[in-house]
Amino acid sequence: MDKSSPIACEDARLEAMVQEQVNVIASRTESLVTRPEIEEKVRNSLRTGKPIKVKLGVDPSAPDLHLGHVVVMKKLREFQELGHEIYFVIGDFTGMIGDPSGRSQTRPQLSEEEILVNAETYRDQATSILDPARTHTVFNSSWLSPMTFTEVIRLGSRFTVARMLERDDFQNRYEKGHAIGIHEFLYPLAQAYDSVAIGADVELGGTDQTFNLLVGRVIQKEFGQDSQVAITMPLLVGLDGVEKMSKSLGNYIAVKDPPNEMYGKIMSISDSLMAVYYRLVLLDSEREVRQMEADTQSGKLHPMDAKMALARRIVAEFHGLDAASSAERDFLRVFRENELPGEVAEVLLRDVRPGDEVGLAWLIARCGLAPSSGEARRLVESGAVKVNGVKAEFAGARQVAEDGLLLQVGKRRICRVKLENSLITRTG
RNA sequence: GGAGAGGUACCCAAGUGGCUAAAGGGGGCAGACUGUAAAUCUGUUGGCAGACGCCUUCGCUGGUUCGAAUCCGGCCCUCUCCA
Repeated sequence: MDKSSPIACEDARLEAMVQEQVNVIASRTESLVTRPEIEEKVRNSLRTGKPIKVKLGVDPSAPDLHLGHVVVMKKLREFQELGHEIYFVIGDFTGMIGDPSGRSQTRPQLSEEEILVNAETYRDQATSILDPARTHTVFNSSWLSPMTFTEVIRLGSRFTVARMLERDDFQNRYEKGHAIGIHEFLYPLAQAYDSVAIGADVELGGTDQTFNLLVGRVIQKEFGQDSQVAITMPLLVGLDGVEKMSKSLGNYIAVKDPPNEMYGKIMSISDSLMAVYYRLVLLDSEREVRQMEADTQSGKLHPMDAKMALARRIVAEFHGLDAASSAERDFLRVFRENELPGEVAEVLLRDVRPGDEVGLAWLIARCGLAPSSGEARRLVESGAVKVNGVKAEFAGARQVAEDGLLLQVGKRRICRVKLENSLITRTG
């Protein structure tokens, strides 16, 4: 830019800012459709001072945010830091209808109050990452519910069955001869219409949302809007090391998990997953992550130490530094020195009195260390159970109840039995 | 509407009158080994009971039978082809 006009100079500065923002936005994403479009939106926003509207669809069922959500949330935070605004679209409409297809038969029908509570809990958990001032919560029932059947049919006419069947979930089920309900075709359309309703500039989701996000682009265009930019984030692999982290698979680390549990869960992920967690959850730079990998390979850094650092940092992020180091101490005590953790949960049994003889298996189940006494019996038989630090041999054994009895199932399930004083409870 | 094929436990899947709480695999859980990693090996995988045992489960529902996941009737659901 030699001695050209001030406007050209202005343009160049603007363009640099655009590129800077877009680079941040594009980082760590799995896909971004399309780059020129996001550049244009950022450019506009910078020119007009109007923030970009970033949409995230949210399930209205009981929220238990886990690290997989955190990956997406952190991307949202980056948008906020760049001055943009987040819209949580709570899918309360579809939540109220439920899903009659056989898939997840027991999808609960939620009441209005439950949905409100859930949305609040969701927001609450999200605010540990996001700036509440730049976060809006809207409910899609407010525009989907008043729609007439005519309008729904019109909406349906703007998309085709062939395109619908492109979605791999549908494709798989169709090929396997599994049922697909017509209403299931309506869900992506409903979600797409959400984007129309709020005028989304960007919609974010995990890669499993790719199809839905792209439908949003098509439908917005049909309604005369600019298509949203579809950004997908990689799905975080869960504790099993294979499947995506999800509540229903039970392979998740919840944001609200207590520090010890969170720490332990992170330690149990496989070594090969560490890099991903460093990158997606902690947002370490590519250079740092590569360095870590190189060091563990060369033997300079023990993989376990790398994992401990990971666990410590993640726990610290959600529970603070003190909780993190205390969790680490407990971890080392329990698993390295084979000792009890600093605090052992106590279970109060009201209907058992000191001196009572009870079945050991029953007692274990009763304390919540096993889901049933049959399961407890099997655990005893496989040598997983310790009573007062001594390995239990017989599943059918009777156990004399006493206050402070220590029960252990494996290394992680531990409790101390608490009994009420029999003299006080015995009132005649 | 017609014809055919199906519906079995968390999932896939075998079983076509009693030996079947139901083969096999996956997944889960536990144990050994370890670094609560991975890999490997072993055990276990409906509920209750200290135990003999009792109860519940093969889409639902009646029936036949001493006895049914298995045979018969009705119903519900899914898929494929035809219309």
